[in-house]
Parts: sequence; structure tokens; C-alpha cells
Amino acid sequence: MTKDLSRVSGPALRALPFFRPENAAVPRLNEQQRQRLLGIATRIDLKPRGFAYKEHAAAGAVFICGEGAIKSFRDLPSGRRRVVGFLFRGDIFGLAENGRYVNSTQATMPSMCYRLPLEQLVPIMLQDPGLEFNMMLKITHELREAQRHNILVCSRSAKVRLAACIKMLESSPLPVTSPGTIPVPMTRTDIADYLGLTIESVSRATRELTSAGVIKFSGPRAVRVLNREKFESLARVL
Amino acid sequence: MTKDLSRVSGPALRALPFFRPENAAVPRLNEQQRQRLLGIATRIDLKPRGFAYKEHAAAGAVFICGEGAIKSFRDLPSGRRRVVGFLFRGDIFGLAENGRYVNSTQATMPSMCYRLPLEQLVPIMLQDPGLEFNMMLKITHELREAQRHNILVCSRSAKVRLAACIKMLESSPLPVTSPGTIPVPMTRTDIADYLGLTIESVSRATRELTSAGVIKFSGPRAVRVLNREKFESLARVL
DNA sequence: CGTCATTTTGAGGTATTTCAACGAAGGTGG
DNA sequence: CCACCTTCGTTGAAATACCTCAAAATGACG
Repeated sequence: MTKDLSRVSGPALRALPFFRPENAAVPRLNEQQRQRLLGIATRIDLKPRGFAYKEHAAAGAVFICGEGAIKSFRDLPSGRRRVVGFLFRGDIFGLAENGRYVNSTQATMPSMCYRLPLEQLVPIMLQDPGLEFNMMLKITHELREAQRHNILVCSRSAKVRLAACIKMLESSPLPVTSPGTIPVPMTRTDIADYLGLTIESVSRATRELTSAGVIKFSGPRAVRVLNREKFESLARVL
Repeated sequence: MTKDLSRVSGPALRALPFFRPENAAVPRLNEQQRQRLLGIATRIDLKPRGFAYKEHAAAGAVFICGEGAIKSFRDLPSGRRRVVGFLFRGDIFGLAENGRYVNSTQATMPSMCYRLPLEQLVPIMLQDPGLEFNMMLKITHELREAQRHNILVCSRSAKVRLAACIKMLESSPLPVTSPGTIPVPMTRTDIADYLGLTIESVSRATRELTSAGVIKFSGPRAVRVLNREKFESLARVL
């Protein structure tokens, strides 16, 4: 399991601009900072369905996804499950409240992540503002994603939501196996829970987009965009 | 406009736990740090419908809400408007991407906020990790709220969404005018855009909850919970 | 006391959900 | 190697809930 992780030598921070005046010096994670994080990090390999942590557990660490795809979800009193987001290489996770994790995080494919214990991470951040700044950028990125997701699930149409989901996967850092195809490293159920639909609706939307010649699935775990124009006009909801 | 703001003497940070091991020393904003922020802050008074900034504008500052209620929203290509969140005293806002604000922020009632220019804020944060840490906690709080909101809008029922919205207002730091009533400092349209419903649906949900004896509106800007039990069982969706 | 914006109400259309059942894929054990 | 089982995905038909369009009612304000 969890092959081909060699190129990730440490916690990779997909740092994105937020608190970033046009021309300001953006603190990037330098080698020393990477080593510092690596020094307190535990590599964790997750098989599909493996948990990084579960909802309500004591929040003792923050995680950074090194490879693969991880879903962050919550089970509601209604019995439904809501996937609040998918996490890919470079994404940070471990959101907590009152010392407890608010979501469960489970790998949807062979994945690897770094575990950064708070006891060690917090002092390092308080001592290295540049590193802390990078963490802040990461969290900001997650916030942007959450808002995007929010807007996505309010689209009335299942087709639009599905297209936007595929577009999200396309722009993710997932490794592409065959050129032109988009990896779909999760089940229909995961997608449904992410889009706020039932699996039946996802299935029907898939069929409709397929028969309209917009996309084409090669098995359940890979999809190709056939009509880019139609696809973009559907996915462009934000 | 914007009266009774005297008790807020500086940027108040409703710091919430995230990166917080049970017993760790939680850095709180001390008086010196408050003064430092206040030193670079511009007080901005907003009349209802006044903008703090607009979508796509160059992001030159971060804001902290000092008083009132501010909606953060995005206009979609479809013509619909999505309110991604309401901001109250202590909330931070100014989310940007590639140097541009991603949302517009507009006061829904007389409000006041602090404007913290990035040019000055970033150096301060890089120099004071404790203060920076507090900022991170704030952003984390916004992330939690965004996820909660996400789950909220996926509830199928309009009644449930409305109840959860009222509950959100109840737990907000808005000043209560008459005891037992919950202030509703926004229009039905704002609520609809926040809940992903039409104003008609909000109106009907209101009527249904009212005729079920769960709530009672005193004018469009204040509501009272009559049946706490029913109310909570509806609002408890997260 | 008009005017404008907001809110409410009504009737019909439409998309998703629900319920039920079938089909496909992968793993286990005899 | 095949039967069996579990998980996952697909399809169909009816019900529900929200949306859309239209119009009346309420409230704020000059």
C-alpha cells in the first residue's frame, strides 16, 4: 500500500495567498522549517478506509496530507453523513473545538499523512512566526475551499454539482494515471455526501452528463471530459 | 448611526480554541497587543447597506467586526446571491485570493469595524507570534462556522434551516434589546440567501414554525422561542 | 397620506428524495 | 474453479418539498 510517496520528502505546504499584499515578501517554508516540522512529524500510512482520527476524539495533533485522498466528514443525528471536504497532498486537517476533533477523517485511497503533535507544534509556531504564518495560510486556504463548497451545494441542479465536483478533482494535486482522464478516488456515496445528494441522484446526474456527451467514465474511478465547453459552463457556478 | 460602541475599546478577539491541547497555556491577546493592533487600525462606521469592501477589489486590509452585523456574500453568475456568513463582534473578515477579496461585505445594521492594513499587520504578526496565533485561532473559528453552515444548508427542510439560523443568531454576541427575544438584524432576503432558499420559502417556514407554536416574531426584526423543546430538536442538525 | 421596499400568500411546475429491486465487482472459502 | 456474500452502483415509479410566477398586504418614511 501507499506506494510512490518518495517524492514527498516532508510536510509539503501548498501555501496559498491570503494575507498577501501584491508585492510583499511572502514567507515560504524554507528547508530548515521543513526539517523542524519533519522532526516532530510521524508518518502515517493509511489503507483505504483507514482513519486518521475520529470525531469527538481528543485533538492531540494536526495533520498534513502527504499523498492520497482523505475525506473529512461528520455523521448527523439524522443518520445522514456529510462530507465537509476532501483532502489532498499539501492540505492541512485536524480541525477541533474545545479540544475535540469536529470531524472524522478517513482515507478513500491508499494515503500517507504527517501527524504533528500539538504539544510540539504549538511551541515551534510560537517561536517561528514565519512557519506559523504558513500554517495560517493553509487554514485560510481551507476556509476558501469551505466557502466554495458551500456555494456549490446550494446549486439547485445535481448536474451542476457533479460537474463542479469533477472540476474540483481535476484541479486537485492527484497524480494522473492516463493523460486526459481525471482520477475519482472515492465512491459514489462519498460524492453524494459531499454534494448533499443521494447516491441515486449522483448516479442519474452521471448518466445525464454522459448521454449528453459532456463526460465519459472509464470505470467508476476515472472520468474524462469530452465536451470542455459544456462542462465548464455547467461547472462555473462560483 | 452606530451608537453605543463605547464599550469596545479595541479590536476584540473572540479567541476560540483550536490548536489547544487541553491544558496548554493559551496565548490571549494582552493589553500591549491590543494597543499594537489599535495603533494600526482605522475605525470604520457603517450604515446599513454600507460596504466594508467589494468582491474583486484589491485586498489591502483585514477587518475585525467591532459591533453590529455584517453579511459576507457573493453574487453568482446565475444572478443568485449567496451569503456565505454573517459577521458579528469579534469576527475577522477579509478573505482574499490572489490579492483580491473573494466576497463583498455589507452591514445589515449600523455597525463598526476595524480596518487593519496588511502592510502593517503582516510585519506585526511576523514579529509577535502570540498575536499571530490569535489571528490563526480567529480564522479557525471562521472555518468551523463555514463547515457548520455547510451542513446547515444541506438539510432538506426549510423549517430546520430556519430554526438553525435563529439558533445561530441566539448564540451570536448581538445585544439583546428585550430579554427573551432574539434580534434578527437582517432582511428575509438575507436569510434566504444565507440558507439557500427563496424568500417565499423562508416566509412559509416562518409561518409554519409560528403556527406550530415554536416561535413568535415581534415584527420582522425580533423573534422569541416559545417551545424550546421543539425548537432545539429542529435546530439540532449538526 | 402617498410611495417604495419588504413580506406574505396562492397555485402550479419541477427536481430531488424515497422506497424497492436489480446488476456488477471484489473477496472468501470450500 | 465456482458458489456465496458483501459492497457498490444503477434503474424505475411515486411522493414530497421547494421553486417559479403572480398578486396582495404590510410597514417604513418623507
